[in-house]
Amino acid sequence: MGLTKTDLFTIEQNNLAQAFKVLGHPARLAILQYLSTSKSCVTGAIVDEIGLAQPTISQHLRELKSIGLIQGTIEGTSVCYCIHPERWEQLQAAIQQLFTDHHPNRCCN
Amino acid sequence: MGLTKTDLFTIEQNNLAQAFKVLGHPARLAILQYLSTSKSCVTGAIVDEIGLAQPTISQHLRELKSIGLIQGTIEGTSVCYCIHPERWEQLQAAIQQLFTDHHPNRCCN
DNA sequence: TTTCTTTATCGCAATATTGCAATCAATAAA
DNA sequence: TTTATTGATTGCAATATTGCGATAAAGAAA
Repeated sequence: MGLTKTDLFTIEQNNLAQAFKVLGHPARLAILQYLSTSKSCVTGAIVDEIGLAQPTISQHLRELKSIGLIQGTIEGTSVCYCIHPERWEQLQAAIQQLFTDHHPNRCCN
Repeated sequence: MGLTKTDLFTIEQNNLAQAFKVLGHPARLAILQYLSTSKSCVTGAIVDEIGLAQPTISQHLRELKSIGLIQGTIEGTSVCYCIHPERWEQLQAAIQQLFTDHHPNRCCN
């Protein structure tokens, strides 16, 4: 039905899945990588860098904001976006835990 | 149009985004966590554990297989699924690199 | 053989996502 | 004031995802 049955899962699973979902688009990865390395982070520069239309970039920025991964500060008519350092590290830790929790079993070998 | 413009991005960005996308559903996270900790990994056990219908679980397993994160071995009429250790570690490394590549700038502060 | 068990696939309905043109809101410049 | 400039929002079309009932495929059991 296109509708995820979130009630079957834990808050942690739903939250982490939501973060992964936001990361699961190349444009949003490209935006994050651009913000990671670039000096300038005004929206216009991101639009020029990525090559999608301005409303599309604006929507992707909103989704990155929705999980707290970036923040925007208004500067006159333009908006400066940056990675939110605490959330960035917190998400990194949560993902790392998912991967390190794996203890291989011999069931398939 | 519901269609991602993959040609605007690098192979690496598209591949990593695809992996994130697959991880971006709580049922698939739950399956991975179950496979990480459980001794048994036959499909039926996963269906019982998660609480979604069997065709739905089968589809989620197929998506996890599509990025190589799990493998299935046929055992009579049942199928045993396990995490693919090399791919697991390779994806972990790729994600870790994304996060550690971040060098905070002062643009928004 | 028939029947049961297990899993995959098909086909559908409901919902979500992607992308953009048009427009709006707000500040800056003239 | 008027006019640019910048970015967010709206509304839409095209496509993708989610979930499941029905069914198919294949081996096991009787």
